[in-house]
Amino acid sequence: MKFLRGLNPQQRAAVEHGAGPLLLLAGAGSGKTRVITCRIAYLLKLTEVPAESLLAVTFTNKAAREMRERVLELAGRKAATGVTVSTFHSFCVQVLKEHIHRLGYRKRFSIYAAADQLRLIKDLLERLDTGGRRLDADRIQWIISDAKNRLISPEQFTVPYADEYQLAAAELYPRYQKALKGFNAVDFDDLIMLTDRLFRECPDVLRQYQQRFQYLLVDEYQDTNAAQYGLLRQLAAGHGNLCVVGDDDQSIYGWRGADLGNILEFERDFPGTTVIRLEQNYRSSGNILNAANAVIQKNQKRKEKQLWTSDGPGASIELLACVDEEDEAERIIERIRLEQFKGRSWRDFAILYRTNVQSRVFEQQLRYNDIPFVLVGGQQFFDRKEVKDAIAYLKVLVNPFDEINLLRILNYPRRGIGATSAERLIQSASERGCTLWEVLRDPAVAGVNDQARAALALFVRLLDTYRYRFRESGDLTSCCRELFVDLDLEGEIERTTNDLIKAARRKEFVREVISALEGYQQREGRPTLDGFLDKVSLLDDEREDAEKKQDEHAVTLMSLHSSKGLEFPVVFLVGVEEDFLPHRKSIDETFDIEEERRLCYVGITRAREQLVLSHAGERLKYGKALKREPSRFLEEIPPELLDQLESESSNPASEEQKDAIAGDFFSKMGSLLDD
DNA sequence: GTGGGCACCTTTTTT
DNA sequence: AGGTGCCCAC
Repeated sequence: MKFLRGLNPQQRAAVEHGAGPLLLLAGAGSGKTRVITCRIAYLLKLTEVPAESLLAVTFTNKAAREMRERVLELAGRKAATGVTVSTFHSFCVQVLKEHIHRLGYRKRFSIYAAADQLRLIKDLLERLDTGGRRLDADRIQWIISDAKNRLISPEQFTVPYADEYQLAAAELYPRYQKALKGFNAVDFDDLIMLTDRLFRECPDVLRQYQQRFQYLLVDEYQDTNAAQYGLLRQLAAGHGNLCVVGDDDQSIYGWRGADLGNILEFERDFPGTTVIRLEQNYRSSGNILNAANAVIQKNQKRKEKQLWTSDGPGASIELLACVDEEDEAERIIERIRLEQFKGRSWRDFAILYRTNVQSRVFEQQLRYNDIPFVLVGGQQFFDRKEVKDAIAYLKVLVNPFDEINLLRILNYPRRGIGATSAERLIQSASERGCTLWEVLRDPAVAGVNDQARAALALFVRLLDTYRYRFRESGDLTSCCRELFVDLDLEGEIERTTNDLIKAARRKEFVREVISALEGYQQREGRPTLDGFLDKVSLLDDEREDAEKKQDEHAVTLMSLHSSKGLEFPVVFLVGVEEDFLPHRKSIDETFDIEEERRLCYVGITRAREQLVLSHAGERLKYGKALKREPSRFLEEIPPELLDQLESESSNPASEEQKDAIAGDFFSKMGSLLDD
């Protein structure tokens, strides 16, 4: 078989491992994706395993998409089409879509992302007596999410320590969960927790999935949390054909409940586990690998691994000491231009950063220089107000019980149903013990004024009309376009945006919702509005232009977290400074320096041929310039691997540098004078 | 019910 | 710096 060629003995053993639990400890760049995909191809081609019985689970959509593509490539479209490659969340959506009524929900539920959750928690918080204290809804949300990730139900939730937030969360969690159910909505963490519960409570459903999926594969196993673990354990119970792949050195989701214990105790949980270690690195040149090793070795809590490469040392690692973020962006883009001129393609470059805000300067500079780029992750598109408003209409059309989104569109665009009327309607619903939607259909009793009543009648009729149209017409996109025209969304944007350029951009975002739907409709065999919304909610970004850009060869911009699992010939790891990497957490009681170091390690090991690290001496924060220190991790890299490029050595006579030096001088003077 | 003005707070990472 | 939320005047 051609796909077995060129595998090293460990890889080959992993690929050819038959039934039974398998733990694959795969170092960075050890070809683990290749092993997983080969293994799937092997199972399909050389054993009797039918494609339909294979389930591969990843964490990100991007990883899932790439794995799917590679499996199709290796095993061929015909053999591999039936294989399920999915993220935890989208897998759970599929399961819940089918069976959620067993848990007392209706079909066609809404999925609440962070913003919707937060809105709901804020509403509930307002009704909670906090003794005059103003509590931060974000923190409550976080506590609830954390509980769900650990499979703690509202009934089981106990206050671990008497903290006002813990107490408030204990109060709100049950209410929150009840409200969600009333709205026929689930949040992100519910997707996993409810699926786990479904399996627990409905053995017949579980059995159905156990029988269907005879072979399970999990990528990035070190990042699974208790809920995901519970799910897997149930699915694999019986046949035990569970292959997990992970690397403790790349565990970077501790803050999200990821439990390293899952990987460390796998052998105990699944007796008879075969353990295979992949330690040969095929990705990075020697210098890069040595730097990565040197850094990660400083961690105490890790399984010792000896990554090695048969490659030469390669280029040295460059370290750019920059003046500020502008300088950093300029110099890196200059560097990219040069390399591209020398024959690299735009898509060979990745700019990686710790926090998403850091992308902005790079975006601006890249745009200014007409360099194509893709911004991966972040949620800027679906987080935009205009987009959320437009999507809210679609969500309500699918699920009218979705109160959060119903309230969102009730007076958007302005139709004279203000806060007072909305409050009365909610009041009326709770008095009558029915849903808001039912009250809207009969507003006479709600005691709203005539103007609002007339507007409501029109609003309800509009929704009814379009619900019918979306259902009857085969063309979702035209329906959507007509809906937005009827609503005059663009007119509303024009009326409420003073800045013409901003208005144009906002209108463009609304149009992009339509093109997203269009793209979905063209791709999908049987497109439905709720299918589209699922994709949107899971951030399964189907936007065409993003994909086009990738085909077009674009520079990639993304956070370190999103970069995990990927590789690029040239990596720029930017903002390698104290307070960024390691990041200074707002409340640093749980400051986990080792996780930060792993993050740094992940960044370094993304690079194949060239790694450029950069830091700035000064950075704008909240509109003020702030002094910055190089990261402690930089000192952990052996200096002989580094090529330090201070201002003078990169391009001696440039005007910029004089400015930079002068800028540095003045800022130093400034800080002296401040004192 | 709407809109302007002002104080405030922000920044971790993701599905 | 920029967005959010609150207060007050229309």
